Amino acid sequence: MRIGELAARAGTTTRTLRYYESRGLLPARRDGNGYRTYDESDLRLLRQIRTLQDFGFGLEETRPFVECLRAGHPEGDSCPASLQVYRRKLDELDTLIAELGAVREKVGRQLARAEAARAALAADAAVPGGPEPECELGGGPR
Amino acid sequence: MRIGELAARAGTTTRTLRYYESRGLLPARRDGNGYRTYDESDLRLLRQIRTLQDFGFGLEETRPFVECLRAGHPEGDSCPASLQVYRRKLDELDTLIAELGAVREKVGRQLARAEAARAALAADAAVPGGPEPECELGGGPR
DNA sequence: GTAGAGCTTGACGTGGGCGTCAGGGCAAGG
DNA sequence: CCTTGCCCTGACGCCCACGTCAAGCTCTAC
Repeated sequence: MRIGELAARAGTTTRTLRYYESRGLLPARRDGNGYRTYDESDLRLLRQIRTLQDFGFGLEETRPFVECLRAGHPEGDSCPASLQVYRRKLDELDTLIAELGAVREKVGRQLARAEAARAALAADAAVPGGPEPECELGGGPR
Repeated sequence: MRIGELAARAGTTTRTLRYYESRGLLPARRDGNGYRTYDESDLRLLRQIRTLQDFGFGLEETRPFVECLRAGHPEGDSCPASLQVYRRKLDELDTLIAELGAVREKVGRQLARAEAARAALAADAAVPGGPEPECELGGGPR
């Protein structure tokens, strides 16, 4: 099969396949015209790459899986190097999720605080004069 | 104060300040030499920007906060536009954290499955022949 | 006068994973 | 012959927040 068909069957683009080849990740045979030629095993490799990419793995991180498959193993993660990548990625994810959770809490508290402050201001304003819009970004207290 | 001092006091670089100015986020007055001149209020604006950047806000997302401060409000988040940015960011964070959590689970299950498969293979290998290392990435079952 | 520190603008580099031309070749159908 | 549709390589664009280098000016200290 040629590049367009492989791309379609994997739900990606020809540009992506050429890119992978340029990175040495998915080399292709060539036929007489110079057209790239692929077979079913290439489709497997490609699917492996795409799955990991969807998980947020970097291209280089998919390499052990691809090499593992090419070495004849039943799954891309049948090799120790792949397992190591899994573990590293889990650590990264845990760290990242924890960081994002911390940020989320901080932003949430900021929002709550700011809303409380606005409510207090509105209450203040309701007593002396009357309700008055504020902070219109262009016509403030001037 | 000049650009170097402001950068140092905010823990950033002169390049960053010039970049913010180029984006219209932190304009500077100029003295006779053409040197940029800043005052304490600029430091406040800058700290506001940096804090939000550390939270993962994009530069454009910090703009409402900066304009709010410049409008004379006590805090960068005293204005509705800032609160909207907070809320949007909370949504984004929740979505992202949920996605990462899902990925984390999937990767975790993949790792567990792959480790189990390896253990099963090792047990199989122990019965017929003897323990045998495998998948050395170069000298497989060939 | 001269060295050094700090300032100026302009412009290119970075990283990742491609998208998107530009310019051309090959094969089949009408 | 011409169109259509696929393929090729090469190269620039994108996003974002800057880093880094180049070439030159200003001010201070010695």
